[in-house]
Amino acid sequence: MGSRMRRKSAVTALDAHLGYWLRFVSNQVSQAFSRKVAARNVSVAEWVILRELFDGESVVPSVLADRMGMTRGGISKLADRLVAKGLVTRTADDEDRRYQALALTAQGRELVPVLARLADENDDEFFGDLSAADRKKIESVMRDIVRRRGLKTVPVE
Amino acid sequence: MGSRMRRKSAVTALDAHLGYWLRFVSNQVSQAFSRKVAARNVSVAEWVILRELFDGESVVPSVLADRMGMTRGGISKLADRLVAKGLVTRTADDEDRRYQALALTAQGRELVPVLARLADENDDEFFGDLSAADRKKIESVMRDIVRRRGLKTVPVE
DNA sequence: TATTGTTATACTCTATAACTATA
DNA sequence: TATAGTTATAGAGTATAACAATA
Repeated sequence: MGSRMRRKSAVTALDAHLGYWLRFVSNQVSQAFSRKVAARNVSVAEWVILRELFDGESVVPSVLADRMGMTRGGISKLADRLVAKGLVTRTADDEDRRYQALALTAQGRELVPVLARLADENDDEFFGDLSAADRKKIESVMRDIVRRRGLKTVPVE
Repeated sequence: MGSRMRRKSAVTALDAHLGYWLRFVSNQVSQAFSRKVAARNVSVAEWVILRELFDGESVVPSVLADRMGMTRGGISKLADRLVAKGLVTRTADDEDRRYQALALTAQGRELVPVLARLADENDDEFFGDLSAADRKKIESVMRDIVRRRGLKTVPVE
């Protein structure tokens, strides 16, 4: 933790921090992606939920909140919007009616591959020119940081 | 029912995108930093303005907007808050009174090194364990992406 | 007319906490 | 009492556009 040597100047430049560069690039990536999915009337966080629901039959909000690093309140609002758009359904569990499982509608299921392609295109726009080794290196470093710190928050792609 | 068929090859996993990992880590870094500076009653965007003002005598809002990739309206709101906190002053240019130069107050100037220290600590928490080579590699890749795409800010320095 | 900065509006995301329905 | 989910409120950040003052 403290093994990193630090310069003696009292006020480090903004761009001397790796966090500055990550935020800079990742904000651009997210905003570009946001503009793409907006054409389908979906927000980035909504996309993440849709994608999570695509793999399993259904997912319970509290599990989704854990997985996405959001609060249950946040998931609840997102779910409201997705239900209103006809992309997601809520179904109370028969054995314990506190659990309101979320699942994709047919319309939602059809939309996911379309959005997934936009995600692919967006990532390619920013990182397509990197060498495979560079991409792998960066992903590996990020995974390590996540693992080491036990992070579990938001991927807003 | 035929539409139930999953074409998994068409739908990339969320975590297969580099943008996902950058966002994931960079959100954590920003949120951690946000909690640190909140103790000084400053937001992250406010910190960036304060740091930008620290180097020069004064900076005009439109230049700041360009440099930070924000709109003039956004800068205006931030400037309001900083002025209200006694950290920044507005001064109309004598030769062209449309220009309302922003500058640090004495209090603002004293605060910057304190915040800079928090920024150093935060970056160190997340990236301090990386090898110098890895840090350099990642910074270099990010700079290239910014340069290649002509993204907004002027990486100072 | 063009530019600088301000103001108004709206939406997304985050955070906290009070509230309900169920167990 | 504990848990799952909802609702309310607040704030930051972003985006667009109308607007006033100045040039």
